[in-house]
Amino acid sequence: MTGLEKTEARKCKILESAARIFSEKGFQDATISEIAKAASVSDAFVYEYFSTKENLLFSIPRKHLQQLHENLNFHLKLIRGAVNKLHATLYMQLLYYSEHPEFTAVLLLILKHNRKFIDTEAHKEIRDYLKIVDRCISEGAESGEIHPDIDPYYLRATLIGSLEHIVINWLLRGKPEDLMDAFEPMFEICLKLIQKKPEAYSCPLLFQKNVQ
Amino acid sequence: MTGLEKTEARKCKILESAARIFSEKGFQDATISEIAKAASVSDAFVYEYFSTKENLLFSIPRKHLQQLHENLNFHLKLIRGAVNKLHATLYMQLLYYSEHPEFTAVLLLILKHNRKFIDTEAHKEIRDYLKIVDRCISEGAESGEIHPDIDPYYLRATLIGSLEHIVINWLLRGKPEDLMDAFEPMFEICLKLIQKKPEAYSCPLLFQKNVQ
Amino acid sequence: MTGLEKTEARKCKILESAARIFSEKGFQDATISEIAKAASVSDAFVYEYFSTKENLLFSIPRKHLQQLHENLNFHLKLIRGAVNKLHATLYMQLLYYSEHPEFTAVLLLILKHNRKFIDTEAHKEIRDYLKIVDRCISEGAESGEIHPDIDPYYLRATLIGSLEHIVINWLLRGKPEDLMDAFEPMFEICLKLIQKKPEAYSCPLLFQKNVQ
Amino acid sequence: MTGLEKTEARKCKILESAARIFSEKGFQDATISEIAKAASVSDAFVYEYFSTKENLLFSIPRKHLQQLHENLNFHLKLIRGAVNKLHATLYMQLLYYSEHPEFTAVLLLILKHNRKFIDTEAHKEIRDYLKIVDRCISEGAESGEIHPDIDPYYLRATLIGSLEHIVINWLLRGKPEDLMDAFEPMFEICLKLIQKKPEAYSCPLLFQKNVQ
DNA sequence: CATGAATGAGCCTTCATTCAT
DNA sequence: AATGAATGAAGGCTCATTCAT
Repeated sequence: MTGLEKTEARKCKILESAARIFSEKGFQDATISEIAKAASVSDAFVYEYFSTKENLLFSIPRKHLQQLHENLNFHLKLIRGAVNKLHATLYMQLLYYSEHPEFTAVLLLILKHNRKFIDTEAHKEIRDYLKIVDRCISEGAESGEIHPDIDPYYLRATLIGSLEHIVINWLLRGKPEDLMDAFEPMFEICLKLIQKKPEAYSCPLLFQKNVQ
Repeated sequence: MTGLEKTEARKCKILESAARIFSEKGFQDATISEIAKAASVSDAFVYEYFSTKENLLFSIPRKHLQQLHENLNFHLKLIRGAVNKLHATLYMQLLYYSEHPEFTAVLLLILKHNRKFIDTEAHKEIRDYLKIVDRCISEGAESGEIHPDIDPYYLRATLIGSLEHIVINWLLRGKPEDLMDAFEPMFEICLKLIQKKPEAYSCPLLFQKNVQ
Repeated sequence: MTGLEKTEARKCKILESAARIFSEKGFQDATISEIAKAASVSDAFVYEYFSTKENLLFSIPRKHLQQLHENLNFHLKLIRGAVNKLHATLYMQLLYYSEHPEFTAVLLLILKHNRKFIDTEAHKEIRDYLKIVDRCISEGAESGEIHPDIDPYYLRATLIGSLEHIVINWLLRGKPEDLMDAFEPMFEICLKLIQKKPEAYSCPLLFQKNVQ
Repeated sequence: MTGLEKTEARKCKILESAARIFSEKGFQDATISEIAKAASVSDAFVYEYFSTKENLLFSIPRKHLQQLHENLNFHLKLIRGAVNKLHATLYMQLLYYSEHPEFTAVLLLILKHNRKFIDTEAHKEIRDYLKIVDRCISEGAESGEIHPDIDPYYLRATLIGSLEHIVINWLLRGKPEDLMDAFEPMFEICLKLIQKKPEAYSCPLLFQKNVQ
């Protein structure tokens, strides 16, 4: 491992430790010392990469958002149909959340309600990510898969809002035990929003169980 | 004004000041001194009623939830039809939020994501409040207004999740300027979830624009 | 002792402890903890009266300058003759320094060379104090006691500069052991500056511009 | 440029950067990193030549004092008369200060009031430098140019004290804009101290304007 | 010779909380 | 009942300094 790689690995470890400890204790109750110790570095070393404690917090999402973004861009190319794309998008998002509960807790329990975070570069990346959902919706509206009367802004709000609501319940109350169990019933409800008419499905949804 | 009333008024004033200041600065950045000064009482007096700063925070929702609860109980008796009741419930909730933005910010930006708050009596009141929604849903399912295939738990998650998502956007980003503008488009989407079939409406929705 | 008096006494004690410790260790090497301990108060109590460590430092001179100022104003009324007043002024200043070596060290070793201190209210008081010297000089020039050709600004600079030079030597090198021993020889030299002694001039000074 | 010369040049550059930054920010607020960066060397390299930050500070005067010393020794040989020598000495000192304001600020605002500096080799060089003034004074006393009643120690204190007082005012308050403007009025005052009798001048002052 | 990387040590400052009055 | 006074406890952050390479 070269010096650069080692350095990068340590930076990454700090971010992981920070995510874990922030997710457990919240921002204020977590201490830099604790995070540094968990990452096996000195307190001062944390400040080599992150100018302040808050900056450390705000730096947690970047890598995750990039990864999620890349995954999505890759898979969406393979999928045809707006609803299918929407399905895949939400599925991957939920899957990513379920596989990274600490990042998810930081994102949904701490960052999303932080007034300063909104003005951050990291928040811009979140908004960019949401544009993927927007594109699916507008594509669906154009193709006729999604009923054109539905206001796309509020449709997105409903999709994201309900998904996050479920994830937050999972984080805080442990229900459902396996987050992915929530996907199907949730998306089924979303489908009712989207579907123009039941008989209109030109291509069956992947997750539909009984299509005839 | 009796001594008791005066005392009660001061307690109330502390809670209002706390709500305002917590909503502006967040829990950690707000100080007891600041809240006490805003309520025109001494720091020490705050501790007469609230054992800790956190207890003060957790005490904010009670009065609001009771009021909202009472309002709802009163109005729901006058309304017939599960969907109408649901409509009224969500409308009143949104109205209450829009009229009490400071309480709303405390509730949705601070309390709802606080792990300790969940074990609180105040949180139980929130869950009780949600039972009203649940009852509407089950009533609708039984009466046939709501499609029986819809999972009631996820339906509620979608309704509450999307509503709160919109409210949080309003709090953090000021969109829409008037929160109530969001109600109709949001509920219209919810209706699509609920409606069994358009022709099935035995009794028309109060707010449906084009009923034939 | 009333509460107010006790409070004032503690504030005073903090200032004395600060003067002592700052004078021994310098500003940066002194710690608030040390000063608080020396004054038998908690660290936090120091901040009740002094917003920052620097503010504490800058607050040290006030009381001393007021006292010196009052003393001077009182005595100068009793004294006639500009040179006598000048003598008294410098004598009292030196005496005050010799009796308050810790304040003197703070003033002459720390504050006088601090760029921020110059913009302070306390520094204004120092300048006010110097005006007393200026008034003596101008009075002497008018009355004829002081040779009118002498530039008053540079005369003051010489008087104050030499006095402070001696005091600093006393502070840093302990010479002379008793600071007041320095007064007479120093003032004798100053007298040579001041004295017109018209009759003594057997021949005019080279630099005198207008003789006779 | 040989390796040695290059090394020496870098050392010199560090000292210059240190003088500049110490003079601007004071000792404590300046950082080694900042100085190293200004000198285009690494932090660690500073420690090749200067064992500690304080040692770096104390190393600043050496070169300057040597240069001033050499200049003086060279010129004083050419000058006859104790008062003329004194004049030249003070003039050159002030000139050097005016041409090296950063060094001057370090010397007069930081070092001269530092208790540790007194025990330094560098401080010894300052005292050696002052011996030149002492020699001028004793020469003047012997030759009769300076009144023998004047205490030489306090005469020197007055000369140096007033000169430094003026320089410090120039550094801190920018008055006078051109430091050398202060020389003539200041020295004129000093002459009044020194002159035994006008007719005693065996040799005329260099800068006498109108001698007859 | 030169330095990038790493850190130990320590201080100012803040406040929630207490308690004598 | 009400509070002014007082503080214990804690944490973010900074750098001078070191050392492996």
